[in-house]
Amino acid sequence: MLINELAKKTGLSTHTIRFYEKSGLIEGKQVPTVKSNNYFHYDEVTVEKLEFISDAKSVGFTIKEIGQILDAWYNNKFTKTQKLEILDEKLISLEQKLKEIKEMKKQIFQFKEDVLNDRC
Amino acid sequence: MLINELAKKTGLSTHTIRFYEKSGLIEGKQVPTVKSNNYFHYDEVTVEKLEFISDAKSVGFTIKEIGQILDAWYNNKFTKTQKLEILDEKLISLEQKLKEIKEMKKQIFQFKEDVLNDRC
DNA sequence: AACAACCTTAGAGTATGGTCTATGGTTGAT
DNA sequence: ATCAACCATAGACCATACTCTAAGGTTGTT
Repeated sequence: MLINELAKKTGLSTHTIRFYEKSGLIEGKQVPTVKSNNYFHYDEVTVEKLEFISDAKSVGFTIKEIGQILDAWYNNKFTKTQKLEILDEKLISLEQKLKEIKEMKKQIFQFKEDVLNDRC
Repeated sequence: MLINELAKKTGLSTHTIRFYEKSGLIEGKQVPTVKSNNYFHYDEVTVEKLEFISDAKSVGFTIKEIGQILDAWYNNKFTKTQKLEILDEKLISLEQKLKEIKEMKKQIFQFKEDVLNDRC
């Protein structure tokens, strides 16, 4: 599929998709048999990747981190062991985030208490 | 205390503290009895606020959101009811973040499975 | 008095993650 | 053939959240 269809499928703008492509998160392919244009073609894996990127962004991963995860998942840059290491690292950082959010919930409950009891 | 001491106590730079002050998150006071300088003085509540700001930033709240929370907690801009509304809203967004992070953990566990079984 | 070590404001510069515009070429239906 | 609707690249522009520099004033110790 071409970039417009990809945009429609993922809900991202073509601008954003191109930005992710330039950032190395996804990759389209030019079909060498067609010489009259230089259009990039994208597959279903790219759709999956873009969906993952959106999710990963909302949990606070940076573009760089997301790149690492995608490379660890769908690329041969790394050995199996390296891939597992990267993924485990991200799992640890997610655990950390969970902890921080739970702390923040407690903190805000405390603020509510303070408000209710006119302590501020 | 003056800004330098505040910086040491909180681990933030004076630049960052001034940035937060300009952004309306904290507020120092100039002592009117002293006319020879225009130094700002900060109290313990400001230390607490800055610690909260650091925590709130790491769970992904923006400066604007943090401002709202601090105003809901320690300010008379809002009625009690409004304050509780704001805080509840933030609790909901924290719940959402928790959910997203748990989903992401599952996703990454799946990636690990894929790597282990050479499915990518 | 002089010096380091503070303080202030104003504004420039940086990194991240987009978002948009300009320019020019391609495709497909009429 | 022409016209809307696509495609590509390059680069300008934007918001957020800092981070740093410049210029000038104050304080406290020697």
